[in-house]
Amino acid sequence: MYALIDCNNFYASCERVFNPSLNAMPIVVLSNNDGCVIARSNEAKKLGIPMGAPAFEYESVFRTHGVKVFSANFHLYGDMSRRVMNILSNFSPATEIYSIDECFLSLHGINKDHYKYGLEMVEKVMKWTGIPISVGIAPTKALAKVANRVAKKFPEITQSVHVIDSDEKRIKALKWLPVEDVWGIGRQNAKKLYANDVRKAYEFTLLPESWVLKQMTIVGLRLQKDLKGISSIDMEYEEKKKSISTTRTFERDYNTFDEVKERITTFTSLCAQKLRNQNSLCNVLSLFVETNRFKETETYYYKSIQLKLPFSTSSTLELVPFAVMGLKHIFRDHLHYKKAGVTLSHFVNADCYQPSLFYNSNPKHRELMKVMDKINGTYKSNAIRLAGMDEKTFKMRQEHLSPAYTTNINDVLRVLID
DNA sequence: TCTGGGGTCCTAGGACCC
DNA sequence: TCTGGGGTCCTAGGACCC
Repeated sequence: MYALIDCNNFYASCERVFNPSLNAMPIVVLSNNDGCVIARSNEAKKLGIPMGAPAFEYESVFRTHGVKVFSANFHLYGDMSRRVMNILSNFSPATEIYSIDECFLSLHGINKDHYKYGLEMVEKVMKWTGIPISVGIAPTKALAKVANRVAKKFPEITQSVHVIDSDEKRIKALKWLPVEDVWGIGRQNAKKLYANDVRKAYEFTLLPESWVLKQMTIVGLRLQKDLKGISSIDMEYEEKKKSISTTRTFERDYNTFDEVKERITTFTSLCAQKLRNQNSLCNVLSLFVETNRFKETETYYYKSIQLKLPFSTSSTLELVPFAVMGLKHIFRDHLHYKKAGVTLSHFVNADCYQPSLFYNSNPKHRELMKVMDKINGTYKSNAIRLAGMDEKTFKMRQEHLSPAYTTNINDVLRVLID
């Protein structure tokens, strides 16, 4: 059996933990630059505010209904996520952190009443963190996802825990769930399925395997088997990322090479820092620039470039010049840039990799970066940075930012004093 | 005026090998 | 008239996730 634990309205719930006056109030959390809605409390969902709604289009809705609006506070959410995951890891030796607010547990070998075990999770996470969760338990990962939907949709009946442990329960849940809400069925697949009169998850499980394989590739077939109760999607335990990106929409148009170069320098530096944090080196650096895709009066420009590095490295000092070189290739004058990003990929282990015969990363950089990361981590992030980086790393609009209650010492002290 | 960010996996087709 | 067969590796782009 597998359990899928999902935090309810996670970002909104995080804001509530430290500000109980928000309970029962509609809350939305906005993306970077306060651009669009990325999380909503149940009350906000009831007002008809959709996921991804541009904030400026809904300002009057926010005002008339007294919606509490927050800028995304990823320091807070990341820290709360760590706490929740820590608690859940005590319920099984095999856990897969699937996203910031979701976690699979393998319940293999755990001979307890599954429903009661799920209730224990809900109670403990609530008591220790204040975050409400829903738990779905079933013989496969995809069915655990389905069970979680049931638990979340009917909290009064299920007490936020639902177990699928018989074929009757499996079929009942699948006949209830619209096929487009199945984990792994996106817009394109839903379109194909609708064209074949498949509306519910259950009807999808009845389709011939050959059709599913042809129309939805091996991914679709694995999913179908999983929903039939034949476990075909495995747990994934690898904790290291295979690619690391930093991309941002700018708070205004950037028009000169030097302005964009500063952003690329900063993004590369942030990526490199994350790369060192997981003890990897990268072999490929790619970047892109983009103009405003919503502006119909101007021609849209998007260009990316991928650089194969002559050696494996995680040194900011070595990566930035490559990134700037790449930017020179894709930058066009007289355009108004609105977005850019850097991605590092093709990683190897920093402690065990094949060096190149002719060129290699400067070995002194490894120690230098270690010291730099330590100082930036202990004192003030970006206390030590490249001269090509602006002092203000994130030039974002964040007009509704809550305090970093758990990770910023000044904010922590303020909470304690309050 | 204003529209996010960060990931993973799979496949077709090209380039190459003998 | 007729032009082989069997592979591997890589990558861009698409589809999906939260």
